[in-house]
Amino acid sequence: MEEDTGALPRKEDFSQWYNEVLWRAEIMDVRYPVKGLYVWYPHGFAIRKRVYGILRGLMDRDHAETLFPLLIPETEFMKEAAHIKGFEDEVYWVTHGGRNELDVPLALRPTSETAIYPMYSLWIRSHTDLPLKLYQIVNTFRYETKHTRPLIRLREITSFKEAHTVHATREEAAVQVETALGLYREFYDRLRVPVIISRRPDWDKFPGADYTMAVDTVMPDGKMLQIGTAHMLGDHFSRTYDITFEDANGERRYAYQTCYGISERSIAATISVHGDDRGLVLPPEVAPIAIVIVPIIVGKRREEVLSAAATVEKDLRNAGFTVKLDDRDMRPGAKYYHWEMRGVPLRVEIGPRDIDANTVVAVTRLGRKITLDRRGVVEGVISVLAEFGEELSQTARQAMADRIAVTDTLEETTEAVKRGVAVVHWCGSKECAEKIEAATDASILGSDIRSDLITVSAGPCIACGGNGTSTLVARTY
RNA sequence: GGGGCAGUAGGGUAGCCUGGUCCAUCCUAGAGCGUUUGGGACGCUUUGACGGCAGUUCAAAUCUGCCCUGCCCCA
Repeated sequence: MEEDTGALPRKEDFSQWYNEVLWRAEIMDVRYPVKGLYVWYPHGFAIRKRVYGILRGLMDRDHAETLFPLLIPETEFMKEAAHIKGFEDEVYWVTHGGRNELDVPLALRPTSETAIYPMYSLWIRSHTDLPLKLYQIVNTFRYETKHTRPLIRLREITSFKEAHTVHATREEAAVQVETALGLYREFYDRLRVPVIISRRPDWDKFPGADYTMAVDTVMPDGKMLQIGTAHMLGDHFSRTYDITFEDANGERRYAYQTCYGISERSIAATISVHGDDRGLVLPPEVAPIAIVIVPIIVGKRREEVLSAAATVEKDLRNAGFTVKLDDRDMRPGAKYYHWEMRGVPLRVEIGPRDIDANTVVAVTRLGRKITLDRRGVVEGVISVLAEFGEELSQTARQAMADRIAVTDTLEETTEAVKRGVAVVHWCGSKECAEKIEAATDASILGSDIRSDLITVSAGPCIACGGNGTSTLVARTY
């Protein structure tokens, strides 16, 4: 694949930077000739594979993976009124098989509730079948009318992890929502992406849900990106799809449900939060190549350097790292830029001077340079990478903290949302929300905030002065 | 949803206003050969493009219309 030289657009020009880095770091090719559909390059896909490997690992603790069909008959799709209303304008319909019009049009799933729940109705008979916790990782389709963006707003979401659980009681379902949030927090910890959790306002909840909890992160331009949601469905869907069970007393009861999802926005967040003017910066856990070895070849000592590099490669590979020995016929500097663009966490250099001194030079993607003893390379690298991961977390967390502002007036809030998230007091009324959103040109994201960077308190609503509680206001993607 | 701007080799561009000078400029990339190599090397050879469809015209990258795609701003 092609390689451009020269600098990226600065990360301050986030939009440009983002488009360019996706291309230059070989994440996605946006040239596919259908709006809103993009192609994963092998390198991007390798990152996806690792990110979703982490997610699978977390889900597999007490969920089972499954797979439902892409096509949903109109008759099932149209059953739940609120749900339809939320999605009807963005559903793709399959209306023909060959040249024949279908009797029942088939929807390409925009999400899978209406595919899964009719089957749940068949599967669930007794309280001993509960709780049921399944998930799948699939593509979904939404006919987005707004501006599409790779990994962020897609017409084909290629990597939707959706979990659907069924419980005997509302309380148990509510606990499951919290469990899901815990898993998502852990997931984003592993990606070194700081998050803020909050409860979406009623008008912004998932169509058909009692309430929606959302996981957001702050992007480099100060806008919030929703990167996970967990919905309490109550018994709305179980009543529609007749998901009932016989309880211990022999009575038939409606089940309570939750669903929660994460998409490739998780990868957009990882790229955006950590990346810099030189390209991607990947946490070691998701980097397709954790370490690149660059031999410094000078004149006659070529063979000697290459063989030393190969030995270091073997040692690191045996220690379990994914290692790449870059022995291409290029100048070392060109290779540094190449691998920095692709986010490789650690570069190991070995040249004649190192051979003489029995050392190697290790440089992290954040620019820390350490000289390691040849015999202790593996131990050295393990500790350098661990510190690197920690540093990523800390840097990202600080960057988020810097973009959070507590504000008391509409004017302050208007200023604050230009560069990040405002935390205000809001009384919860729709009228005040509209006033706040209009005045600040931003959105109410939610209250019931969970973040160790934000202290929740009570106070006068910034719109009406009535009793309010801490609420997030920000511009959003 | 509304408005604006744009589409020329794999990527970025010049040319468009004022049609012919363009079998299309330059940078980069790809292929080949040689000299090089502790932060984007150099020389030579070579490959490769006017988004699509209609229209105007003796003549269209250039003008007009529609479509597709992308970017920016507003709701």
